[in-house]
Formats: sequence, structure tokens, C-alpha cells
Amino acid sequence: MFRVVGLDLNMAGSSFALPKPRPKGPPYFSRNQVANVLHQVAVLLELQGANVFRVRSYQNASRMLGSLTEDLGELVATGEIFDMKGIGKGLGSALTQAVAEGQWPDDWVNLHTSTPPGLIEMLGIPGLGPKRIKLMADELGVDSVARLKEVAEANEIAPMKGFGAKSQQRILDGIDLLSRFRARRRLDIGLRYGEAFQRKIAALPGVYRATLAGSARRRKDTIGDLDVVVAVDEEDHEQVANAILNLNGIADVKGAGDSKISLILDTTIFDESFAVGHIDPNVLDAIGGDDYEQLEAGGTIDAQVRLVPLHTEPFTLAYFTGSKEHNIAMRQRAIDRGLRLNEFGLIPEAKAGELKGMEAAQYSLPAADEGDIYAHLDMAYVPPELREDMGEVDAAASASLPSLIETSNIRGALHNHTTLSDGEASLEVMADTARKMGWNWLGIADHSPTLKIANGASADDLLMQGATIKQYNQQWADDGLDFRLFHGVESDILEGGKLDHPDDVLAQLDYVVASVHAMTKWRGRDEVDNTEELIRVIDHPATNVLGHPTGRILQGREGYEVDLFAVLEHMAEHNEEGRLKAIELNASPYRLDLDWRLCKHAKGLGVPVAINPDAHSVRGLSDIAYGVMTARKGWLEPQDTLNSLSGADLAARF
DNA sequence: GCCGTTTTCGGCCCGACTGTTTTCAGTCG
Repeated sequence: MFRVVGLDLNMAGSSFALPKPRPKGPPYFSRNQVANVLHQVAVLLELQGANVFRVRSYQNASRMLGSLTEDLGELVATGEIFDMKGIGKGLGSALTQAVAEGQWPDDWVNLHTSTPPGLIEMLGIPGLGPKRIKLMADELGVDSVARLKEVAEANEIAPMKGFGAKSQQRILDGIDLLSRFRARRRLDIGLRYGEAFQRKIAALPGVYRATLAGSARRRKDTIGDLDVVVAVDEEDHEQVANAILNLNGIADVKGAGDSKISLILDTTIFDESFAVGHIDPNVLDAIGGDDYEQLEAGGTIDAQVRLVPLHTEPFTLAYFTGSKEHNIAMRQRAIDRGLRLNEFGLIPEAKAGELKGMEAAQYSLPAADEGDIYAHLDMAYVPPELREDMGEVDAAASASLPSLIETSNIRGALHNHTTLSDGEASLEVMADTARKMGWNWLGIADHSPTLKIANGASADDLLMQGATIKQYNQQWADDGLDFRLFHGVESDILEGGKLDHPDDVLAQLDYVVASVHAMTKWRGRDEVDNTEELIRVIDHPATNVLGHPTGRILQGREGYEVDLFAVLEHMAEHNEEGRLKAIELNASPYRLDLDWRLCKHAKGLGVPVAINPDAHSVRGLSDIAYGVMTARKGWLEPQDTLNSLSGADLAARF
């Protein structure tokens, strides 16, 4: 977890600058833009040495806005913004000025112009925070990483008050690591490292259990660092710690104590040689092109290991699973009951008194697993994916948590490609694989003619594919097999929100996935125009599914600007009137688009979600797993998705 | 900068580690 990397919804790669207002308004700024700016201001205030609680107010307000479901423009227009928790007179009027008038407050502008970008970059160096960066800026005139390296090598840092030789060396080491380091990794990569590391630790003698915690356990779309909680008898701590430090795959040890190890892993952790497999050219372009595989193979990931005795393990696991926000809410709930919750236990204040840490923990209420902790706080067990302080605490207290979808609920998936366009496997092989995965149906949606780079299929070829599909379906029905193919198309969205085939062709298909591929054009347009265009294509009678709704590539490029809240509300109206308009949750780990935060919103509006692997190969079908993880994170239950429907029910919905 | 059944001031989640200190500040998660 890193200070600089905060909100990652639609913000990958966003620079540290104040966005310009939209030409049309109000609202002049989107909710995401405002949340991002508040986060930036908080960081800049820290670098100015502002009061920490003032900084926290900005962070709280940023987070609150980031998870807001209401329309920010409306909240500002009606003045309701001032009633939001965490927004007072100061921030309320600042936001009003920004959203209603298109003007960022002067002091925010000044903060941005007066802070050298190098200081922000320096925050990424381990062990360096805003206070010491400010000190070095004030006393040594350091305003960039390059300058920092100079003064460190010239031994100018060590003599400063509060620094020393070790700090200076740590800074130099940190600058080197900065070049190999990437703040976050995609879920698939993070899980590969995490699961490999966890398996190796779990196999060590003396280890009862090793569990991957942190954002990997919460299945976030990107992962900062790995946390592994290891249950070991106290007398075995030293021996197990040493064994862990001797595992393959450790690039550097940052610190190691009796209960805590902090290290850096690289790809030698994997028993087999590291490869990224096939990546769509379009996606590959966005994440680094031909250099990507090499970059990934030379990459590192930070990991923290905690060794704890069995009776403490559930508390430690809960604590390091987070999120920080969930933990804060849990701790508050404990405080309300006269209890203190931390990574060691759930401790009655009356008994613990002034005692701290492990000494206080001897009075902890017992817990055999995490479920017991929640039970002590009068809550149902909260699945890790939901622990984001997005309403799960209240839901667990009122027995209204969702019954999350599982991989076993998946009976099929729409939006898959074959050799007719840019897929690697034939229709037959794709169908065969889906059947072996235990699915009851598979949707084939190859690219449409305009997408020449993906070998988009002509109307004639598409209709021939349809005829073949009909034959197979007939044959399976005759054989008494509970399996069928649905025939669709992934149609490009053309100018004016039009689809890529004439209506008489579309009418012969089971369904249509409409997707944006002209990213350059769409990213060059503003939110209002893009939103209107998507609404037009949704209104097309043939459209059933909106494919990869923002076009984002995780760790690659931002999506185009679009008001998905408005799009979803529009889709909801269609569904209320019986027309199936589903939103895709693209399950490719490079996309995971729809964002998990918006899944919950779609569910609330009654817009069905189609979890789609967007498979271009047999292996691509298994990406459905990442889609299910993200769907769970987005509160989705089986009935919120098209994937849980039987073939017959889905046919009826079309 | 926000908040309030300790309500207009004085708090704000909490504990561990590190390197610097001789009792603590900064950083981190």
C-alpha cells in the first residue's frame, strides 16, 4: 500500500495535475476527477508539512467521493454536499466552486504549481516520507531524484539532524530499487507470485498454515504488495523465519525479526520459467509492447510475512487482509462495545487497562477463525472480497450480506472469439473446451468487419458461422446433450452509435455485444459526448450487451471518459420494460472492466452483468475465474449475472 | 479540515519498526 497510489478507478497513469474543466457545465468536473484532486492535495499538503489531521480530512473526503453513488453535480447544485460526512464548510465551498463554476480553489492551484514533481516521485523511495523529503528540500535544495542521488553520494544527508549514515545508504539503495519497482501489479501477476510464495511457506516444517492476505486475498484488480500470515508455534518462529529467508526467489531482504519479515521477491520464485503467454496485440500495445514480457520477467514484488501463534492467527489474518478502511470501521464497532481490536486480539478495555500489544492480548476474547471475530461484534462473516468499507459492515450487522457468486454457478459465457476473426481456436475446439469445463452453453461473438486489425468477419461469413452453429445445436439436442452454442457478434460501435451490420443480418443472431474499439477517437472526446453515443447504441433494438464498458487496460491505459452511472440508469429503464440490456464484466485480467465498484451499482439498478472471458483461445476461457473474483468483489450474486442462467432461460431472455 | 448524547474546543485508529535518539519522530501498513 502506497500513499501516492490512491484511487485507481479510471485513473491509471494519471499525472499529478489539476484537470481542466469540461467545456460544458456544470458539472465542470466528474466525481472521479474531484476525488483524485482531493487525494493529490492531501499528498501536497503533507509535503508542505501541513497538520496531519487536516491532511486526513482531504483523504477522507477523497475516499468518500470515490465511492459515492449519488450524482456529484446534483449534490453540489442542491447544497446537499455540505451534509455529507467528512465535508464541512471549507471543503464544501471548495467543491462547490470547482463543480459549479469550473474553478479550483487558489490555494490548491498554488500547491500544485509550487511543488516540484521530483518530490512526489521521491515518495516512492522506501523509507522516505513527506516529512524527510520536505526537510531535504528545505535544507539541501533537493527537488528531484537525480539531485537526491547527488547529495546522498556527496555525503550531505548523513550529517543532517534526524538522518545518519544508514538513512543515507537506504536512500541510495531505494533509488536503485525505484527503477525496477512498479507500484502495483495486475491481479493475475500478483496472485502468481503470492500463491507460489504461500505454497513454499506452507510446505515448511513447523508451519500449521500459511495464508495469502492483503489486497490479493481481497481480489483487487491490482495488487500493491503481498502479505502472508503464517501460523507457527512461538518456539519455532526463529527456525521457520530462517527457512523462509532461504527460499528461492528472494531478491532482497528489507528487514527480518522474530515475527515479521519484509522482503522483495522476483520471478525466480517460480519453479517453472516465467512466461506471460499470448496477449492480444491491442492490449500488448497498451502495456509496453514487445518489451512487456522482459519487463515482467525482470520485475519484483514486495512481500511481508507475519509469523504468529495459532491462537492469534485469526486476528492477524483479519488485520492484514484489510482493507485499512474496513479495519477502521471494525475497530470503531469494537470501541462501541468497550473492546479494542488489533492484529493480536479483540480485547475488553476493562481487563486490558493500560496494557499494550501482546500483553493486552492475553485478555483477548477467543477466536478459532475469522468468523468468531465477526460473531463477537454481532456480525456475519464478511468474505474477504467485500472488505472495503463499502457497506459490508452494516450489511453483516443486519444479516443482509449477499450470497456471492462462485465459479460453480457459471453455466456459460457470452463474448468469445474463434478463428473466424482473431481467435486461435476453432468453433469446435472452443465448444468442446467449454463443455469439458462443465458449462451448458457458450456464446460466440467474433469481431465485426470494421475492426480490420482483428480480422473482423463479413456478414456472409458470420451467417455461415450461424448455420454451422445451428447444425451443432441440433446434433447435441439429438444426442441428448445439455449443451448449446449461442450465436452473436461483437459489433464495433460506429459513428452516431450505429452497429456494424445491417439490421437484417443482426436479426438472424441470438445476441449482439456492442463494443468500442476506436479508442483514440473516444479518448479524444469528452464525457458528455461519449455517454450520449453509448446511450444511442444501447437504444439500438439489437444491442444486448455493452462490451468492455470503459476500454481501460489495467496498468496500460485509462478508459475513455464516460458517465457509466448515466449509462447504467438508461440500461435499467430498458430492462424494466423487458428488453435485455446487460453490461459486460470483461474477465480478462488485463481489463476487469466493468470495475468492481460499479458492479454493485449495476446490481442495485437491476442491470444484468455478463461475465465474459473475451476468450481468444482455449486458455482464455479460464480467465472467467478473474471475472468471478471481480464479480464477487462487486457484491454480485448468481442471479445478478447472465452466466448463471440455463441455456433455455438465456434463450428466453434474448 | 471535520466533528459533536463529553457539541464550538480539543480531539481525530493504532501498533511496530527503524534509526536516530537518551525519550522520540518518521514511516509504514
